[in-house]
Amino acid sequence: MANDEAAESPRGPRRRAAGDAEPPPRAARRGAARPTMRDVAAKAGVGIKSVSRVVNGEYVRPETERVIVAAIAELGFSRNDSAAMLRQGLSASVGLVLEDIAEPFQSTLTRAVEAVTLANGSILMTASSGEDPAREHKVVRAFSARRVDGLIIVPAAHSQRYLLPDIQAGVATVFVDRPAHGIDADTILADNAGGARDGVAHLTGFGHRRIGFIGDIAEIFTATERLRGYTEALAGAGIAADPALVEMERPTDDTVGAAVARMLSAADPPTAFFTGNSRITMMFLRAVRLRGGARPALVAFDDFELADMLTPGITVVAQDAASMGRTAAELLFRRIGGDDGPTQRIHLSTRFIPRGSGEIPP
Amino acid sequence: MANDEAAESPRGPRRRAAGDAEPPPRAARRGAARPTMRDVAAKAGVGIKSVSRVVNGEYVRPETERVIVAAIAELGFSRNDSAAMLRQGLSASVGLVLEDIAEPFQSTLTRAVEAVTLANGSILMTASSGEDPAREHKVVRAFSARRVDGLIIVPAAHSQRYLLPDIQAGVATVFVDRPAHGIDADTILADNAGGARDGVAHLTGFGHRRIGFIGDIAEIFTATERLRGYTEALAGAGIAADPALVEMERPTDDTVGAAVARMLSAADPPTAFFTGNSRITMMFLRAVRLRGGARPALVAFDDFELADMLTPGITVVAQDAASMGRTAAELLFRRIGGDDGPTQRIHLSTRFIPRGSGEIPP
DNA sequence: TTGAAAGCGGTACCAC
DNA sequence: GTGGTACCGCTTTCAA
Repeated sequence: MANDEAAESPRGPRRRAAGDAEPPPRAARRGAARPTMRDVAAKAGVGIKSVSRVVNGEYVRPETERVIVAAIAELGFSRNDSAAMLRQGLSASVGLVLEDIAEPFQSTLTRAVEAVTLANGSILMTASSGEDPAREHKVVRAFSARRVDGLIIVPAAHSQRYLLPDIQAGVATVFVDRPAHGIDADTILADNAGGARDGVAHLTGFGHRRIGFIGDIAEIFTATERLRGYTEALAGAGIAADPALVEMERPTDDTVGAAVARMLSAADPPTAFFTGNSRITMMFLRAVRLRGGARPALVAFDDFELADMLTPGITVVAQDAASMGRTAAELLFRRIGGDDGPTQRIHLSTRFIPRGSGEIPP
Repeated sequence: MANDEAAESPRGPRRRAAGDAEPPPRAARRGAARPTMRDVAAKAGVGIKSVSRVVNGEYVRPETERVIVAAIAELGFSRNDSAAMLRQGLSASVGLVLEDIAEPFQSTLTRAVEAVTLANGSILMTASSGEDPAREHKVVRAFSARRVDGLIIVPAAHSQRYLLPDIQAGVATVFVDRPAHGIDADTILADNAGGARDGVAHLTGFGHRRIGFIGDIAEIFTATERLRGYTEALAGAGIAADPALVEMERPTDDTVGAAVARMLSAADPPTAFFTGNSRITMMFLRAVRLRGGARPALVAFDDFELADMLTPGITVVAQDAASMGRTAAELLFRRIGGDDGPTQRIHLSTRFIPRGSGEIPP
């Protein structure tokens, strides 16, 4: 009965009670402060818990419900989920840390993760590390401080030990594309070595004996794995590896161009190339074009749009970014759901797609 | 003094006090419940507020600080930001709603938004609507319920009126790439009509009089605007528009292929084409390639990787996704910071890049 | 069925 | 300098 009158907010002035002078740095636009369950309860003349019940679809007397629903509509109330989750001790959100979300492989992976996340009723937070360990650490800390239920990470090349406390505290964590360093955790990887081996074997099968390899820096797991596949394929064909045919630098148009020029103008030039990822492939194509002359055979790791439209089409070892993202996210939610089975390391196979560039004879 | 002993958590059993039987659907892995400031305060034998001070870098006596820092380290405490933000009435997070994050234009835009967001100390949440209004509405509601400080939206084609309550409640909102329907809000757009006009004028300048236009469905703002530019350019060159040369369907390889075939096999076939976005351009290129024969001239809206590597290179009207994202995010944070100036509609100019395909004579 | 009160994990205000 | 206490907005417990 105490609530029959005083339909307006029963509380005293909220927010900024004192020193109302200058606008605060943030939250200045905050128009009429958002109505809360208390406001709704007051307006409806019921207890706050009944409002909560209605909002959560629990049972209340139909009549009471009517009044509350009306008050909710009138006030334009919408529950503050963050408050609810705080009380419940969960966040219904997961964080995704990539190296660069604008990179086709990773944005495709993101879409898949996003789909699974939303399907599980969670929200996805994303951040790019730019291959910078400090930045990775920083964004992971930010996610962790928000108490995300889980993390999916494309780790930069260094230790992920800083994650131990979080993992121990129950934050599900899955690594994608590259394994974590220094900790044991679920990991989804492409079959980098196998894919590269197949690709290079394809070239040796066509009779190539001198094959240039252009990869990324050795610190990057995938780069090293793909180099391993290359080396194994050569060994399998009884070809001695020649260090002069291997380039493992941070790729730029300049470094790739220089490497290509160096190899091709050597005494015993390669008749074919294997490029370590799509970014490198782009640079390689530009370099070869600029150079002119006959184009060497090429097999590239990573498929890319228009690979089939070039002349010749580019033969690739394709990895399935979407299924990598999906697999990672599904495993993550299984963990979040309570699956505490042994750590998994899942390898996704690659797909070899001949399109012409890899079928050029020596 | 009351706190000297009882160094362990002073509270009784937390969480799941009753019915401890089956694991809850979520939060099951939650190992040792995360330590709180209370735990730290207890262990350090100080008041909770002092812990808060240390965590927030405020001044406390060096000696006290030492003890607290030690306790924090020992317990592995990390502040629950969500709780802090709840109290402070803000969330330091913004939501980004796209149509498809895997699309190059949008993933590049995302990277820019992400960079600005992180620079402003906020977290970015992302979700794709898949061009589905219901889905868009749903994810926006989810973001809004989390009390994001702001929203950046690539709106699907329908009304965004549902956002009015949120905007009025102070959620900063910026639309990108397409304007919102039914509400007045900040909007960042490319100069779609102008860019298309320039592109088509380039073709008429080379003497083309029959130019095919392949766009997306008319419901999509950018599609209609680009068609407008096409029409204006024709008018400017004194060329009568021919409806038979305009295709505005939901693009698939089939529809685009059919349109191209239809136009090219007509009595008076086009000698040039203008394609409305990069996805369509890909389909167009595939269609023309399949068809064989001489390739008509082409100017495409949207730049794309390898456009310069095709033969001939593809002449494009490029829009700057990164600067669109940056501009949108910067405006958003200005709004969040309190800027309540009049609604802005910013047009970003496009850049015309001739590469060969647009310079083929009729 | 309903609601008062005690939390969730922090921060703000204000005495001590 | 430090700590008590009210409070952010919601859920949970439990008595009425």
